[in-house]
Amino acid sequence: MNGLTIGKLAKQAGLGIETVRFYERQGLIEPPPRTDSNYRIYPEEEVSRLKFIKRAKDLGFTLKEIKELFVLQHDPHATKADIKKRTVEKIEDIKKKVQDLTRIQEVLEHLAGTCEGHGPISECPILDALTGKEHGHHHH
Amino acid sequence: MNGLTIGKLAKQAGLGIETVRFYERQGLIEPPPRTDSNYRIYPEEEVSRLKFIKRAKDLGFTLKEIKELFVLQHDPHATKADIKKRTVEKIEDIKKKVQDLTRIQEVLEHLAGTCEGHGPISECPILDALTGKEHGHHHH
DNA sequence: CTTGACCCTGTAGTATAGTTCAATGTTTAT
DNA sequence: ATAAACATTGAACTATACTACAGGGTCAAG
Repeated sequence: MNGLTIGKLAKQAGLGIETVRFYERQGLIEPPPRTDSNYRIYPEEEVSRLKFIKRAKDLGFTLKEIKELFVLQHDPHATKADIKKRTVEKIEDIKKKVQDLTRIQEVLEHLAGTCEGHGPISECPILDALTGKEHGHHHH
Repeated sequence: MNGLTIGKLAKQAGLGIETVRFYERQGLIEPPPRTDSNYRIYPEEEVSRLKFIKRAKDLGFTLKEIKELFVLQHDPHATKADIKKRTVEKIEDIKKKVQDLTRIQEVLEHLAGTCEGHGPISECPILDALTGKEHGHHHH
């Protein structure tokens, strides 16, 4: 009842089979046990690990960064403080990213709202804002 | 003399010289005028363009995506409607990114808050949560 | 017992985003 | 005037993150 072949695992996680094997080669997931016929058999929990990798990756974390946390997990000398430190660092990264994205979003929303959607491009203010000529003001 | 050499431009934008030339090859920046001795000379405004590229890239936009907006700016057939359409699409992208990041941030903050930062790693709740074993959520 | 879907290893190729290098020319400072 | 610092080109090289074979083995249905 328990155990997924690589194809089932990949499908449930929304990845390709080759990506799963790639992650194994990269040390992001543990080499799973094998059947007599040398097939990889994964526990169900591997799905959420892969989903986490996928989500973190989509948010701009590199595989290396993701791996660091997993590696830390298996380091007998790592302490809670180590994990907490990295976590707090990541939170700071994320906060900065969110701020930057929110600023761009606000500019875009303001401009999409004021642009009637017709006329020549030379009058469209979006690209001026994007290229750094900040003459609009920032509301909150 | 008005204008920046490639080295000065790169330094002000926080990029390498080669990266600036690479962006020119990729069509992200306009080939600038040259001196008699074939040196590129850039207007000051190029700094903010490069800084924008840098920021957008850090936020997970590809060079291709960044280029699209710049290309559109110089396309005489592009209309405000084109820009608006793309702008609205980008806003949706950004909203999704912000949501995902905020969710991860909340999880990490909660975990950082519940972790006192000392003791053995085996008791750290952060990694359990990251690897899918939801804290306080027994599903067997 | 064959067919097709799945799995294995290993290697090679792709796309993105640069970086380094060689060989040479130009500008600036002493 | 000469050396350091900076510029030029083109091509090769790197890292990240896959993706696609080639050439085989395994498994479940008909």
